[in-house]
Amino acid sequence: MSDIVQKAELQLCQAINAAAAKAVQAGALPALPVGAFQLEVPANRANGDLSANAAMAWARELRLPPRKIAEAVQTRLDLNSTYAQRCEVAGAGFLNFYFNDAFYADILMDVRARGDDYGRSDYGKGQRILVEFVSANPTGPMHMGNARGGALGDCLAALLEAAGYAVEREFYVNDAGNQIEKFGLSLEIRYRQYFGEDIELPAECYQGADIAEHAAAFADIYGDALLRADEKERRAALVAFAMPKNIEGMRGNLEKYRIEYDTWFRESSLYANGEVERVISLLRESGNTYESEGALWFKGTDFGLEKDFVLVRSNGLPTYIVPDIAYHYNKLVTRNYDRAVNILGHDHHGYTLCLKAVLPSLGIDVSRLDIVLMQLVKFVQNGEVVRMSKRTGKSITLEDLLEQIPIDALRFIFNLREPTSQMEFDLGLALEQSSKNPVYYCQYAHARICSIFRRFAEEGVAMRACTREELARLNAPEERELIRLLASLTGEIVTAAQHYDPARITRFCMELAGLFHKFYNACRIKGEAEPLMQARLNLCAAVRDTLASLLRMFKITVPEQM
RNA sequence: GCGCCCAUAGCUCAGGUGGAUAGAGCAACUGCCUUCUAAGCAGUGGGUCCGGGGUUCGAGUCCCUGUGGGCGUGCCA
Repeated sequence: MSDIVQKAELQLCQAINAAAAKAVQAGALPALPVGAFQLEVPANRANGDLSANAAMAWARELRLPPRKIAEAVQTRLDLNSTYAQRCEVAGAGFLNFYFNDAFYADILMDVRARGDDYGRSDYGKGQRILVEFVSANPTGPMHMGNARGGALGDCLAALLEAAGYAVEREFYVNDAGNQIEKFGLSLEIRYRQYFGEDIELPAECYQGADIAEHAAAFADIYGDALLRADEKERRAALVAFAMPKNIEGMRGNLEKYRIEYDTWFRESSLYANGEVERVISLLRESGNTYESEGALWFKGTDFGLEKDFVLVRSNGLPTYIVPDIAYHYNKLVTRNYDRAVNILGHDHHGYTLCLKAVLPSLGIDVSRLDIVLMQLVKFVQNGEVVRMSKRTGKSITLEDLLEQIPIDALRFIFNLREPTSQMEFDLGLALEQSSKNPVYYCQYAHARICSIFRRFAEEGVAMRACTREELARLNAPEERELIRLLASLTGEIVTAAQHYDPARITRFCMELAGLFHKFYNACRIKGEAEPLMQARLNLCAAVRDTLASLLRMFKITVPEQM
């Protein structure tokens, strides 16, 4: 919470409790109430700036009508050392408080004093969080379905940092297991086809053109020597050739998307360092596994799952979930992050239940793993749903998307809705009507403010610091609303972090820009008396800097001119 | 069949641990630029919060139930 807002709420709670105590002494209340109550911002401004439901909360306990309790408290309130100028009893028994001038002035001074730091807090107390996102398979180019996860994961990481966590970003590279076998097989067949062999590419193989391109590139460099090599060796050589190119390609695309990872974690390293074997033996030791039909099963039903599931197949190979278990063991035990946050498509929810069911058997507290199940995006163009199929290779790649649509717009739009809500992305709209994009609305507000300062600079007028009394002159409704919104930022960042929901911040930006535009149309700056003009310039600077720091936090550009 | 998520204005969506007259953006219509950026602002119209029960001072929000969508439910990942 912002220091000022927090202080204001604390003061009012104390004032209410003190008034209640006085009411008891005076015999207006039968006993000192102990029930908890809340202070909240009313939906309707006519009901004050902060509203307390104490009287309703105490009604049952005191066996009195809420309204009567409210009046007993209200008449005994001492607001002298608070940020409230008055309190009214309204509705069913709400105590509605109205902020005084000092509140508005102090908020603005706080915003100006803290600059880019405003809104940030130490709520997370430096806890170490590992945010894993995208983690696309290195068997081909990323498709546009990865776009939401990228924007969400990166902005969520930034949000958690702003809320005081020590965050690292990680990409999990699935460079082992079955899909790599399939990748090798696909490359091999394309390679043999390249030299004229008449063989079909099986349906279960990767059908994309990129596979054939890799095979051809390999052949152009190394020739047909591999045709005579052992099958296993041939596939390994092709994978060793193609996969690093794919990984570099992903890294490059993600950089264009302004995403940089602290770590690219290899699945293969879990086999190499023995952690895959280690978790299997730990799970055996836990007593929560059994053998059946030659396979090793985990007793999922003992942990609330519908059915048991296989850990090690009868052919001796672990299923996909085992390296993932090892990976989370690595995150939470080996590397000992306080918390792991994964962004996954909602179609993985069955898998996440399995993963969470297993962790306690490794001595890991499940609450340390949070999985954000993001709904998949439905891409629409010309009124038709654009299908994404990696197998047929006909999907739009992430690279195409990044080239067609401005990065600012992508990063903003994908964070406009909460992760769990299904969203529709109209490609045509994003392309043709990009000027109507909400991100421009925010950027425009910033550019507008910069323009104001440029004009003043041309006339030799510079902004100066204002006194509390001068800032208190900002009492137009539009000004007060703007300042109240600024006041709520710190709390909003904490709430957004708690919900893993960066959309709260993009919407905050929209609201801040909107309130600024309203202020701009309602209030003049130039031509006003010097103190008021300066106070308004301070307000403009506060909005400008807050908008800029939030957009920068999400790695969205902040133009000074549009 | 079973499990998870969802249903709010014509469209896309907000509505922290239950609070006062349910909001915003698009779209439609009407106004506002000789004065700080009109990528803006002001205003108008627009609702059975999917249906039905229940919990209580009070339900879009919580519980049950029905309907309609999305997804999952492989010794695939």
